[in-house]
Amino acid sequence: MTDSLAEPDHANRAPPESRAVAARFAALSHPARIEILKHLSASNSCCCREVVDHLDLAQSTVSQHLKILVEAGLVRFQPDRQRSRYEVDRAALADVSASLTALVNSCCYGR
Amino acid sequence: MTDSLAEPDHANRAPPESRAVAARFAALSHPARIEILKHLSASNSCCCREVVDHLDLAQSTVSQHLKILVEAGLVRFQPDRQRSRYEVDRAALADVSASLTALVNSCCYGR
DNA sequence: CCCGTTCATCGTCTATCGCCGATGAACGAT
DNA sequence: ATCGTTCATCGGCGATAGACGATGAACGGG
Repeated sequence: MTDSLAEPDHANRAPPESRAVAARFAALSHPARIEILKHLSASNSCCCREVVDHLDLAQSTVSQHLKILVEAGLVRFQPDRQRSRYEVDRAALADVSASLTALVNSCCYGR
Repeated sequence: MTDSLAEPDHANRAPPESRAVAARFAALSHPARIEILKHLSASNSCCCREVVDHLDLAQSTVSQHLKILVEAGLVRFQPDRQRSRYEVDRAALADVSASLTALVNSCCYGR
């Protein structure tokens, strides 16, 4: 059941590429997740609890946001004893950035 | 009532900057809107009807997506007789791209 | 003057999001 | 063995997104 980021049925009419791009932007479309990414990149510890202290959201809520980021492929997850280590997947993030740059370029140069 | 892209109350706890970034990504987080942007950039006419023919969505649905893009500042709108002309705001799109690049850089270089 | 076309908006419906508290598993320490 | 901490998951709730059809305004052409 990897349906947390599943797309609505209506979206199936769009080309797969557009769906994939949109899905990654969706992961970035919430302020809390932007904050989480910034915090993860600035910190070394990266456990769930630390993020909870930083944002004031319930632990369960933060856990869900982290799950969304992991399933979008933007954050890597590794269980570490009773903690959970989360870290930014820089390559994946750069990849999203490249997708957007490509879109901008197609808009500017016609292809 | 410019509440089409209004943010939920819960999001008010995040810094304004993160909220602004997230809002623009939200406009890009739907496959149909990605398709619309690509189509607008490849075409000259850019009226609503043309987009309706390209995607198979109802005219009212397309109109809403266009409105969202306009309110996000990514597309410019100009009424032209009984038609509506829409065109990509390349500068705004480049700006979003720059925001994402900045985020990626902060993740890679620590600030 | 009447039609056909284009478009924005409204009302409605369903599905999903985002929040929370509660719960139980896993682990470390006492 | 027991307690405290960390975490993921579940269930529920309210709000929003996204789809549609219907409607009416604006315009052009016959």
